[in-house]
Amino acid sequence: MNKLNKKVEYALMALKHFAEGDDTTVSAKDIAEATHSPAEVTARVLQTLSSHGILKAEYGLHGGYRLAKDLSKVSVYDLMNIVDGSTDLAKCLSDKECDLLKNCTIITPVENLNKKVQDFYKSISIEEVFHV
Amino acid sequence: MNKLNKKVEYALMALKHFAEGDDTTVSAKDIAEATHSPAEVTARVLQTLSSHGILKAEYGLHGGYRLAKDLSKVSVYDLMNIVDGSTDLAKCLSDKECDLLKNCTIITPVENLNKKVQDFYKSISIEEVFHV
DNA sequence: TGAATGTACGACTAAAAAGGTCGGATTTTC
DNA sequence: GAAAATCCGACCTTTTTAGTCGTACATTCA
Repeated sequence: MNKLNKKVEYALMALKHFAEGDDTTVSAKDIAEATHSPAEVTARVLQTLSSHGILKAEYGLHGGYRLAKDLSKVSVYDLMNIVDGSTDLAKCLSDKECDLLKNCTIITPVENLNKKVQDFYKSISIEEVFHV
Repeated sequence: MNKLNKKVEYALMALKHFAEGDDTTVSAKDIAEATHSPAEVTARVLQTLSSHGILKAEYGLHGGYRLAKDLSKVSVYDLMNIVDGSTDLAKCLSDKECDLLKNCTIITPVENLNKKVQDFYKSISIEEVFHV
């Protein structure tokens, strides 16, 4: 429970690589090698980050990615949602499907806690995570 | 990712039941029925809560559980750790086993984020979750 | 123009975690 | 001693996660 998934970890490693390098384009393959991550998965994560404006993709022979957004403007909440799709504490909060239906006694408390957690994740930027 | 697991949900429902009732002992079976949760799993969760001092177990014919601790003194962090065993964001933080070993580029950032998250969960009491 | 390089996307398989069940032992009260 | 309840370990099923494969498309450059 409560674990980061691999895609988010790969995304963090990739972003760290970009943040620490000079502003040259880096291919998905190079990122995968530098971060010791599976190439295919890394490629997908980078594509997702690119489609959401965190990275900028450049085609062609010497193509690749580069940072497109200031990491102080990207929150942990943003990253999780972009890479993983959801940060909700329970499925019922997004899917509206719950086994308990009307019988659930804790929907309000869970919504309450969920909001607190999301606000918390929104308050932390990726830059802040890197610079301790 | 980032989902509460069922055991924690069952624990929350059980605690809510105790918090809202009068201070009589309630059997695991009754709790399971009241919360529409699987009896066996509920029984285990209650046992765990009992062994950690959140509930008090009473044996015998009319035995069961009752609250043993003020819920304003129990944090979400406590509950997650008691019921689920860990709140760490990554396995490597507790198990010391990591596929990347020395090659991990984000161990420090992850530790950093992990501490923030845990402090956050420590700052929220169960009572606070119930009373919006 | 076509070969090289890289992005983009869907389908599939394997591994891991979560959720739940079964059976039985122990403890206490009546 | 019987009944009611807590306690504990092992097992199975389902779901989620992680990773791979194959293929199509876009762009650059010789």
